[in-house]
Amino acid sequence: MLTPGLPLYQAKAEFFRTLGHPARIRILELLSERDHAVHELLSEIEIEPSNLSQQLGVLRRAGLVLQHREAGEVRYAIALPEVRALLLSARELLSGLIDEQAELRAQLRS
Amino acid sequence: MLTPGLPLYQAKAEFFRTLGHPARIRILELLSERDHAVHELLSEIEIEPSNLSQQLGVLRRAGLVLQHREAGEVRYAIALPEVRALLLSARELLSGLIDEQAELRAQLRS
DNA sequence: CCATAACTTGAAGACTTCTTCATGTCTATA
DNA sequence: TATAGACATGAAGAAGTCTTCAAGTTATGG
Repeated sequence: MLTPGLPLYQAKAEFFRTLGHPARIRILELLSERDHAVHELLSEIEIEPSNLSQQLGVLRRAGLVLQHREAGEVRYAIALPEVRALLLSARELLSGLIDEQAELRAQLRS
Repeated sequence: MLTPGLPLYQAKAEFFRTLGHPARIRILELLSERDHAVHELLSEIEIEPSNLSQQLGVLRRAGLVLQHREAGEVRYAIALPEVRALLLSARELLSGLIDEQAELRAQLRS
């Protein structure tokens, strides 16, 4: 929700917690490729419809995605282009972590 | 901890949850400037010593920070340079969100 | 060797977040 | 205007996370 007047580091933490769910990550990744209707997301993500709605609600309230109705379906889109960059950043950090852990394991073996 | 064999989107979610705490964000921000001893972090962050230790433990187990003992104090350092880039990415997204919300509020007023 | 400073740890209760269920809304179409 | 399809919502129990407390390490100085 990005409550105004909050210290920045607290807003950041809140924001990261919003990303801290596997379904929400998948939603954002799918949406950063292109817009999707809810039933399209549903066929890509293994999750119950009501659960998907809940997670979409979290992303919507956080201001990360936008919803609109079109031809009898509800479509979702990324609200900000920066989301893509952030997910990329995260991917790079993750592979850094994996390398680091591989090194640690190698050191343990030797 | 970055459990191996986990789907990538789940590892990502886990990773973002690790960042989803105000104290942990502050720790990473301070450490991405320079190494700090625990008592130095303690004087910058308003938090109980045992709580700080807990949060440092979370970051350590996630492989984001490194610990070492030196001259009677315990010092922490960022484990990966990518952390800095990610925090920057997050900052930009956050300011994008703030702008977006300001626009929404402006539209509501008019 | 004892005391102290600097940290860490495990455990427990308070608090949040998740998932699911039942129900509700909205829209197109027969 | 009834019906069905496509989503959303509120509530509730289960599961996870936070903070703090008491107790434990580890090294250093007296």
